[in-house]
Amino acid sequence: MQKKKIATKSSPIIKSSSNRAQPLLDAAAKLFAKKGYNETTMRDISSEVGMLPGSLYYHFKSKQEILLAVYGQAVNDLKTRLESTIASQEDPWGKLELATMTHLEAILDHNNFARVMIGVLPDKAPEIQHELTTLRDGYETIFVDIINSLPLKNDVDKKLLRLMIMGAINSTQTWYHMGDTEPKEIGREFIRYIRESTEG
Amino acid sequence: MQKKKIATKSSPIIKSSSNRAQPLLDAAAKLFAKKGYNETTMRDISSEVGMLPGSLYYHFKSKQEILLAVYGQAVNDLKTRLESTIASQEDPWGKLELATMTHLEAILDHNNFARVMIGVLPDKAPEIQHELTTLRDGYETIFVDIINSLPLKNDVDKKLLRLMIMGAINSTQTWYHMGDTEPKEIGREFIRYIRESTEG
DNA sequence: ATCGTTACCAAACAACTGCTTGTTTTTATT
DNA sequence: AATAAAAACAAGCAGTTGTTTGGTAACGAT
Repeated sequence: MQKKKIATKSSPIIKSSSNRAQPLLDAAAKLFAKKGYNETTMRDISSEVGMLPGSLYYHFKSKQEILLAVYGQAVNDLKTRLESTIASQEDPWGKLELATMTHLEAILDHNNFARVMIGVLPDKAPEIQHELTTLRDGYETIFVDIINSLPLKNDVDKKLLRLMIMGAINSTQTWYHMGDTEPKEIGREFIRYIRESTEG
Repeated sequence: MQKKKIATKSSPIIKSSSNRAQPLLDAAAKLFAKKGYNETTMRDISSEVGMLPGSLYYHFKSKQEILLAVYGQAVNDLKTRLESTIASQEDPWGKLELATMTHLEAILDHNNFARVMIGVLPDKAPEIQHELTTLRDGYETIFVDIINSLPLKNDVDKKLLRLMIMGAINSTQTWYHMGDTEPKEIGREFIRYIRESTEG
């Protein structure tokens, strides 16, 4: 017989996770986004949340699991926000523009989780590379779908076009500084520089 | 064939450097390109060239200096090759296409030095960040000049267009696998996806 | 009151990092 | 053959890394 659990109070559906697990992830995301994954130490993270290094291991069983959690949360948040944003648009090009602008706002305006998902490449944590890539792909699906629905000249390679756009978008993180052109504006321009050449 | 040996031990232009300094840089470039700068240890490099770790310090006084040397060599090689390639072209758009194709060939076909200059961002070595950025900028000048000479619609932001193109180009390193579309072809397409929209 | 779980601290560990030091071998020039 | 410089070795140092272990205070439920 299995032990029957009478749920009195807590809901153990998701692990344990106290109220301090989230601040911990926030701190990790902030540091990963600023310095990179390998350049951030467990001591960095612990001191950011006001804990001792060893205490982190009560909440997560390894540094890799922290990165995985950050990635997961980034995908969830961004995907949801993006889908609800483009839902209002009918026109595929409009959708692409909206998606690009929203994505750029996320990675350029202090959304540390999004910045980590985009900026920390899966191969920086080889042992969980596959999981990270899967999460990333789950997000990129949005752009795949949008671009596949685009009316294009038939000599335009949709996959190559998508990789070009994503590459341009994601590399903004390396040069953008607060005070530059607004993220929204950058997104609008990027799409404009491509549309007339490829639309069919 | 015959080795040209001049009695006078000349070549004080660059430091000392024996014949093993270059293989050492080759090994470093290979490892930096494959695993990243911080993820590559002095022991990795030394074992790749068949030396003991300490012996590296006869040729370079620090790990950072190795990275600096790789960067420098990458800029020299690539800039020279690129300039002589585009010299034959008169048309600015033709120049841009040629430059893009040549650049892509370099970073996608085993040119480890080019891959390091593009893939290892200056902030990964904070203490020499400024020197690395300067070297990078010296290379990007080529693209700045080409794009400035492009006949564009007057509502096209040249700087933004350049950053878009460079971003798209340089991020190919994260998804390209040997056996995909030829680097040249990728470059040709990228420019094609932009030209009609921006040309004026 | 007792118990078990939660959430942390305190201290350390083994492995790894870039780098230094003193010594030996190799090479080239006389 | 002698000599000095160039090039590499052998060993280790001090600091950092992710992680482990054992303990303990707090607190709600029994």
